[in-house]
Amino acid sequence: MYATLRRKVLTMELAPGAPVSENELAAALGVSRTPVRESLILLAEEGLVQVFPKVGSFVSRVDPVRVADAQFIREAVELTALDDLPSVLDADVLAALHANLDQQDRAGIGLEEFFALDEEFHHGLLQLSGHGAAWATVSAAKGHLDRARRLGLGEASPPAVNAGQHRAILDAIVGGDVAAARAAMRTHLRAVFDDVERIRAQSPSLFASNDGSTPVRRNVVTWD
Amino acid sequence: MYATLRRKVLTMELAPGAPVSENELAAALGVSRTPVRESLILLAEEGLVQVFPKVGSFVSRVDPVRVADAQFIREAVELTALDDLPSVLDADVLAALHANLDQQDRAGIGLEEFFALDEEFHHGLLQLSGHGAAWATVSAAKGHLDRARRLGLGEASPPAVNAGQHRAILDAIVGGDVAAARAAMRTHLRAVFDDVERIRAQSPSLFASNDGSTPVRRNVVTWD
DNA sequence: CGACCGGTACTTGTATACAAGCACACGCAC
DNA sequence: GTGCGTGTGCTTGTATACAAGTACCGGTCG
Repeated sequence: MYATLRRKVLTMELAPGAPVSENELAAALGVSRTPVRESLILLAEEGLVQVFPKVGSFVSRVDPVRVADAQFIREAVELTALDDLPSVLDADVLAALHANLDQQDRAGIGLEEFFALDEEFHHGLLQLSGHGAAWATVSAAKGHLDRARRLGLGEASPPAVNAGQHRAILDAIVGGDVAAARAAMRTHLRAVFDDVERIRAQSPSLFASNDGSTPVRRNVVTWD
Repeated sequence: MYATLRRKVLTMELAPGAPVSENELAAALGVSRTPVRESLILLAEEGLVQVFPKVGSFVSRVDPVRVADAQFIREAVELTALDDLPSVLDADVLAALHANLDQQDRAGIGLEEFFALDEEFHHGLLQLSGHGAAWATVSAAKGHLDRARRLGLGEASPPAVNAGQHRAILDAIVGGDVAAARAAMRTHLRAVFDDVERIRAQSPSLFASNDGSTPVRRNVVTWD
């Protein structure tokens, strides 16, 4: 239930700014308001939707501030994790990472498929350092970032480029060069972040306005 | 509602392992099951309670793995933030931090009062680097850590020691010595973490058992 | 005496009904 | 034409009723 809604938001099936009525969703999904409402609460917790009491719930616009925050947290965690790499890497995780990269290199890979592999790859990297459990926190904070990435990917940073950066990171890790791994990771993470402003200029309606004005009902994003 | 329950869990008023029945809480707090249930869902999200469908909800035992994770995330975020300190610090935030430290130094400060000041201090440090919004994520991941701290504080790491470490951090920051600030911060954060194992030996029933056995109803922690 | 089987009392999960409140549209007065 | 007041329809928040399932207790049988 929650996973379904989260996916709809992350894949932009529910556009930023769009109203998400509990009644409407409940009817559409064939369940009661209760589970829908509980899912919405969770989504609100990670900032993907905004709930205005007695007014309505809306899909959050992509907030550059939150994107920057997610970026910072992710960078901090993933870079710091590299410092904790053990001298001998876990063979199973390593094999999974290499298999993952091979799949990323496959021609004609879909966008959503690539995203799933990307998630798995970064999670695996954290596992290599023994901090796999921290991925949950990173993942939760990463919602806004992911939406921005989906807007940017396929244009400035096609999957092939990302796959290449992934391989550079893993190669540096396997080679034992932590400094190189950190540099590659930083380059990779920043590449995503640098696209946000460009996207913002392209589709400003998807982003939060500068002032903190409360959204009104008519203020709906239509996929023009 | 959620804040009330969270406080009860963090202050150990609701002991780890204790059952938290929705009906019972609703009756005790004079509200319906619905708001209690929604609060419990949020608490479960941050790992403070565990919900076993059709069985019951229980306050999570302190999980050393999760404590270590929270520690790692916190260390990663707060140390990395120090690298982003601007050349000129925000005067207002700085003043608030100094005022905070003065309050920490007050004699006869209560434990809960100190905790609130500690939260405020670390949040302020993040604001100094322009990453104040990241505190929400750190705070959410920090639940397990906080419970462990409450167990340890007043014994091995009395408030006075922590206050001193806080001052060392801020002094290094004001002095522009990022390396010293990092060192002081690391010392401070590690001091908390190093106590966990000792506490565990002292009150093992408050911690998660090694095996992942599902708790049964009779398995209740009584404050012996 | 020990093992097994069923009833009971509790749990959470879901659906529904009611309460309270805000935004918008319509109509009226100026 | 313009501004204001009121009614209506929607929203979320809360309370309650029902459904489904599990653990425990006690009786019964071997």
